Amino acid sequence: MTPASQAILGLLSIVPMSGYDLAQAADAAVGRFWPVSKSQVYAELSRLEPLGLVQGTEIAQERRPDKRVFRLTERGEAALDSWLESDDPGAPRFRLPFLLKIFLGHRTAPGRIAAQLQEVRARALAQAQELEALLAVLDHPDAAYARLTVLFLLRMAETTAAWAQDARASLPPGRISIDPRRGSSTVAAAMFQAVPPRWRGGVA
Amino acid sequence: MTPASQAILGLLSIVPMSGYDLAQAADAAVGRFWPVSKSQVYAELSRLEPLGLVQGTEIAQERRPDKRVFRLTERGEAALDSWLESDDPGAPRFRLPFLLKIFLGHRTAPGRIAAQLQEVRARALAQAQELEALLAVLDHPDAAYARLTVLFLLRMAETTAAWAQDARASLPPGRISIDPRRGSSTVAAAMFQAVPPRWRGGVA
DNA sequence: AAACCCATGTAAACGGTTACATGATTAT
DNA sequence: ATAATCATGTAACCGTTTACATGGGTTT
Repeated sequence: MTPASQAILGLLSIVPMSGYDLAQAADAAVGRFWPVSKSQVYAELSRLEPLGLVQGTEIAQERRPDKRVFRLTERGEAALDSWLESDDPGAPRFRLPFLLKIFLGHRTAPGRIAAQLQEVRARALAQAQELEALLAVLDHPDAAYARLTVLFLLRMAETTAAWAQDARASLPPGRISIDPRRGSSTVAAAMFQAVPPRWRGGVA
Repeated sequence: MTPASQAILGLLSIVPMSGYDLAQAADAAVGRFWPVSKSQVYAELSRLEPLGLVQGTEIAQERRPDKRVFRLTERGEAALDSWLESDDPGAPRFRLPFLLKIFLGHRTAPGRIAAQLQEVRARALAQAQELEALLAVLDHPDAAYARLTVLFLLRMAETTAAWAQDARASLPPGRISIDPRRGSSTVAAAMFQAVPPRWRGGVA
């Protein structure tokens, strides 16, 4: 059970689909917090089928290329449910390039940092709008759980926008001096030592 | 310039360090939003040195194994700054297992979802506490930018906790029926079609 | 005496992305 | 005419993780 197969089995548990449809559904429905690429979908399906977790049925079409529609087998359902039912939320993985840039803010002119924060805010606000539109569309009892995930992302986007604004307002007025090129790197070293190790684990 | 090298060059721009110290500094300072493993540190260093971006100097030690302390070269500083100064915040990458579980909530008894949300909330709160302690420690003008990143993570943790609470309160009372095993998967299909494609891009 | 810290790496596997390839049909 | 859609895949590469390996010194 790789991360990609969890998503694929999960989506197939909602509706049987072809690889092509799966790739699109993954992108649309879970791509924001669980990316699955097209190639991976096909690769996973040809791995999962001999394992007996999914089963494809060839569907002949006239005006479209034939396709193979995959459904979960009983073993597939069992595998999915056994993962879903563990109470471990799993370790979230993040990679936020803009945070690294901020962290290294001492190297850049304060004006640039402000500009970057503004860009972060702009993108977060744009995304929040998108997500709000989505929320409206998902106003159906059957979409209750999907709506919760969108709501989570919306709150994150809003929080990001608010943080960027506050951060921009609290920016130090000039360059700070931890750059070793301008002396006193002892304080900088203290910055690392201050931070306790064993910092790993999830944000969420 | 791989993601890992950006982090490594950035950390070396603060203080020259050995690979060993780098690995720990990476973990402590940026590991939450920019994971870099120990092996990767050593691999990157031996890749970056022949490129002329960093330069190691052997330091003999008596009571400890000898070590090689790496510092940025001028070309290394240039490479780092050219990345830092682009206004593109970069595409954030997420993988949040618990959100996929929520998304697939229809397969699980509502009670279990509630339990999982509570676990999510508990972890988020625990992390928020850790981060608050860190914030206190980083109360020094030289750590202004580091503090901003911690503040971001803190807000995220708080928002996560709040969302989990709200979500738990708004959970549908019984199983919802989009499971194809109990009919009416047409509504489920609509869930996907409703979500517009081209959903990719960053949350932040 | 055992466990951990310092210090440096190697090897193998893994998960994932990007680009490439093909070809019919339908919409602009 | 051109572009996009439907449909399925392959190949190569990339970045990352995990486990293994070694060995002296320090702390408990």
